[in-house]
Amino acid sequence: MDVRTMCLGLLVKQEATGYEIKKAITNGHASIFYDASLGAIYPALNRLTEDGLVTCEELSQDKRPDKKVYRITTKGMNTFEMALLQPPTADKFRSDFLAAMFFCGQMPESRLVEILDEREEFHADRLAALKELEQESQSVGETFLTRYAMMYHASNVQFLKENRYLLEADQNEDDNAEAVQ
Amino acid sequence: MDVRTMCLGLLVKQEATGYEIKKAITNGHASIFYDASLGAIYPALNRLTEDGLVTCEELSQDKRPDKKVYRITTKGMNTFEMALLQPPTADKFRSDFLAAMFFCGQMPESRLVEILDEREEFHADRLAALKELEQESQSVGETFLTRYAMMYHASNVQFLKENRYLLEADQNEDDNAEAVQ
DNA sequence: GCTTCCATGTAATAGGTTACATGATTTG
DNA sequence: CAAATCATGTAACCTATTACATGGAAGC
Repeated sequence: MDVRTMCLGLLVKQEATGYEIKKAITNGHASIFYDASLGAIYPALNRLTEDGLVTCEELSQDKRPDKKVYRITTKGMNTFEMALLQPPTADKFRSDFLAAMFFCGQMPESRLVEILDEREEFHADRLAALKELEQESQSVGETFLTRYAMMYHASNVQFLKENRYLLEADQNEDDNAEAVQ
Repeated sequence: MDVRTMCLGLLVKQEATGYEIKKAITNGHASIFYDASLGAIYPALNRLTEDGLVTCEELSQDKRPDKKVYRITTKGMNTFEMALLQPPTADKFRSDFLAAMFFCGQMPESRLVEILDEREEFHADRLAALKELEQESQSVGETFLTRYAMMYHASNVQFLKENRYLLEADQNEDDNAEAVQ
């Protein structure tokens, strides 16, 4: 899903400015499966306006910069619904942490322990934050996403507690001859 | 982690051709947290050769196209170890599936059920495939990654079984007024 | 007084994918 | 006989990030 489609989806729920869309993506429930910068969002909204999928109203405010409120059009609604009917593409997941664990033989054990500690703490912190926000969900989609995120962080914490010994224990044991092919 | 660093890391373990590196990434344990196309790998290897981080030996084969075997240099080893000492960047996760669940209000229920069924099947299939490959791991890193992947798919299957009712049940109940901000 | 929030936009850059180009050999 | 495997490489394209550009107001 590209930025344009994401913006369209959020505008189905409520009109918003580019700045608000950025906040909704980064701080909201969508942050689990998506992120985008303002440098991507603003051009996307201009493009959507050109294509007639959204309308744009410029508003002057006092003591605040001018802003542009975007609203989805009927054409935009149809386009978004069409997009949702397409088969979802495969997830894309990139993790430097898992890469580091994969290549742990090339890392000093002290560094390894440090990374594992930080990772455990990271997931635990996220889980705690989500528990407080759990009640705030206002749609089934949001509830589902919040629970998914909680499950994700919880299972990561548990996995690390149960399996980090694998990497920490016999670190310098053996590195020879893993087949690349 | 970019393609160059990934290639370097795999070459630490064993010499390989570009084609073999592609297979190692796509079919191997790294596929969980990384992917790259040949169109990215070949230029990356040329660049690594230019920079003296790997050496390249051209070999003619009969009944097979010529190939280039890459081996990591001391400079390459050092560079890779330096890279691993950098703090790992945050994971990047993109999921059209989760996006579709987030926007489930804009989808017909029949389509929703279809997507959920496919997703459950996908994770179950992956889990089954991993169980067969579990014994093949030849390093602690590979074992850790295999177990991580199994945990990931297993917890997804369980989550879907336990929580899909949220989306399927009161689908048309209420869509109003979720705050974007 | 410094940082963050509000608010938009452009340009340079990075980092990739997909398609094109080529072609023998093996497997189903 | 068609498809997949082996094997490399380039060019066009896409999509997004980061940095730059601007500037007042509110919070700490």
